[in-house]
Amino acid sequence: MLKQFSMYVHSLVGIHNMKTTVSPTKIAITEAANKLFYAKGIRAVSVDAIAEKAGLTKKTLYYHFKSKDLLIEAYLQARARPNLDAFKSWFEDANGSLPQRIEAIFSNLEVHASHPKWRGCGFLRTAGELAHLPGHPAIKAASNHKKNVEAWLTDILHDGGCDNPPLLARQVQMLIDGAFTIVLVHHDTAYVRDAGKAAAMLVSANLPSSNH
Amino acid sequence: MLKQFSMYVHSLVGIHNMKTTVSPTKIAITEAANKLFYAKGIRAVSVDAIAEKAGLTKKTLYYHFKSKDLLIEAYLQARARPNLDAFKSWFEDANGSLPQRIEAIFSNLEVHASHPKWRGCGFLRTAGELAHLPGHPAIKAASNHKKNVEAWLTDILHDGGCDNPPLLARQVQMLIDGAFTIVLVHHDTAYVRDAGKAAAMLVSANLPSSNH
DNA sequence: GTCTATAAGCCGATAGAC
DNA sequence: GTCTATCGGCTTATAGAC
Repeated sequence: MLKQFSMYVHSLVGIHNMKTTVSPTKIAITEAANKLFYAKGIRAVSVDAIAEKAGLTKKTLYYHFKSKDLLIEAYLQARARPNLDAFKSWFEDANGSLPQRIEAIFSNLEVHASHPKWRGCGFLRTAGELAHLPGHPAIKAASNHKKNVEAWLTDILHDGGCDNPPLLARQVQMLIDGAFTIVLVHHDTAYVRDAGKAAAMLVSANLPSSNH
Repeated sequence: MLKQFSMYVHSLVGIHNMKTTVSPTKIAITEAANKLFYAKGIRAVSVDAIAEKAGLTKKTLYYHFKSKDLLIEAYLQARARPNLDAFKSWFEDANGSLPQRIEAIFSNLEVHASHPKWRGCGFLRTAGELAHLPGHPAIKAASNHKKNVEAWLTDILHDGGCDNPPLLARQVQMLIDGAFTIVLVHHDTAYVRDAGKAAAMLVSANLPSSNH
């Protein structure tokens, strides 16, 4: 079941050139869960509401997912790859120096955060809501995704010739995550821009051309 | 009722030299709500559970608080001043240069985050869980508190002679908030230390002695 | 694999006695 | 101001028909 699910996730993000097929019903359930969980949070959304949004009954939903907990996990797993791919394309499409390209990630995030349906980072909000359940599969999925982003940041900072890429990657990610959460509190996207300036400054100070 | 509530908050945080008295029942309710909401989140905690923890019935609770929403607001309002006071004392008790004293805030946070009952920032977790209710009184309370922290950071950075204290204050706060949230995901408090290094670096680069 | 129907219990909030 | 008792509705999850 885990293997089947993993294949489903891949198909969702555009890898269609594999022999295995995935139930369209399961895709419909996960897409409905994604929209509702992201919009309203985990406990605010009932399994009934997800089944209704997917256009099927609860019994069918429970045939495909053993519990609500595993549905929450699937929700985050389905978001992981598109999320990371967006970051990658924002960086790759940006021009200029390495600090400027890192800052470009934030300016793209700021555009996203201005959308009326934007509700912050689904991974962080889910981990926060389930903080009292440390071993929850959804928190593991969130941790996995954030580690993947951190590893990618480490790679590009290493390729750009920075000092101590692993540390710098964590610091940039905390600026991203801090910007996400504070915008959710204040509803002022200017914070994302300010975080981007901090990230660019940190990267700049860790380039070999810098005298620090 | 709002005025009465405001007085109650003050009495909770140690201002006892005022003529007004506050119902001990209301204090017991707010303390029970604080423990349960922080430990398990908002929707995971029922009004029944809070009443039971406070040692009284639901009817009595609803006599003192009109709704659960206002109880959530009271939960955050009660946490605001002790939270800010802790930050202030960590900074004031620290020795060394300004960057070192800013970094000391993070090392104190790291100790806090290592406590088994630590569940991140109650303000950010509540704002995240109620993200679909933008005008909720608890989100306003969270915004208010975070602005107070930002204003205090602006003051101490200004007093320390930094360039652009308002911008730097926001960046330091986003590093604090980013560290809070990512530790909740990974359960690795080393991130707080890494965020502290970034904050010290940013402050240092914005001091007049710096050549940037 | 999808349907209707329902179990068994918890939810926020309220009524009326004292 | 605190109590007992309960409302109507919603919760996750399951039973049995087809």
